[in-house]
Amino acid sequence: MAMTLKTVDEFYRRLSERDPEPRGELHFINPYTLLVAVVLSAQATDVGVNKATGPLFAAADTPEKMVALGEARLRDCIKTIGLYRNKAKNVIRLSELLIERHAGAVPRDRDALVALPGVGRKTANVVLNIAFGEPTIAVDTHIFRVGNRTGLAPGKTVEAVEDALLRRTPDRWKLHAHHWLILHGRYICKARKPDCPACPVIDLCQFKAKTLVA
DNA sequence: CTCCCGATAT
DNA sequence: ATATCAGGAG
Repeated sequence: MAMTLKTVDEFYRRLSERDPEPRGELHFINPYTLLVAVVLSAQATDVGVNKATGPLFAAADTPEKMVALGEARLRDCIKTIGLYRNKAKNVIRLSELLIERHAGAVPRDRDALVALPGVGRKTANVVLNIAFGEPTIAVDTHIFRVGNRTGLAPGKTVEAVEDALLRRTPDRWKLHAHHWLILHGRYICKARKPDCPACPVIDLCQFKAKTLVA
């Protein structure tokens, strides 16, 4: 059940009031390290990724340096992150391709980004939003849950939720919608134990309505 | 759909 | 013990 568009607007207005300039929590120092950090963050926590990327980016903050570092040493740097074998392989190959195809720069182009190994639509949307200021909404596990649970943007697939979000989010909220939703999902509308008593949009949410009656 | 996978919270 | 974490590829 989708909430009304008027309620959607109020939903964003409340989150924006609490956090006017929301920011992500992955550490990075340029578009390239942002891209790498997001690739590494698949099925892992930001805290865990940051722990590994601190030393890693000190050693390699460009594709050229990453290739020079090599897959074996990269793997050692990210061993504490899940899925580290695939990620190490992808980051090295991705870095080589950035040098070959884009003069070592991160392309401002969704198709070019998605063509890189380890980069899907979600990661491409994050880079386009954060590095280039485009009003994309990257649907990750948190946003998928928040969209469905609250009724803000219901959908059975991440594509459907992204579509619903882009259609239902007023233009004035689009640039920061991604961060408001992910932070809301991470700290309030959590997967296992949602903190409904602390929720600023509880009266707008269909999920709490159900649990109150139940 | 399954596989990749360690750290953390519950 | 197990669900979950800024997913993507085969």
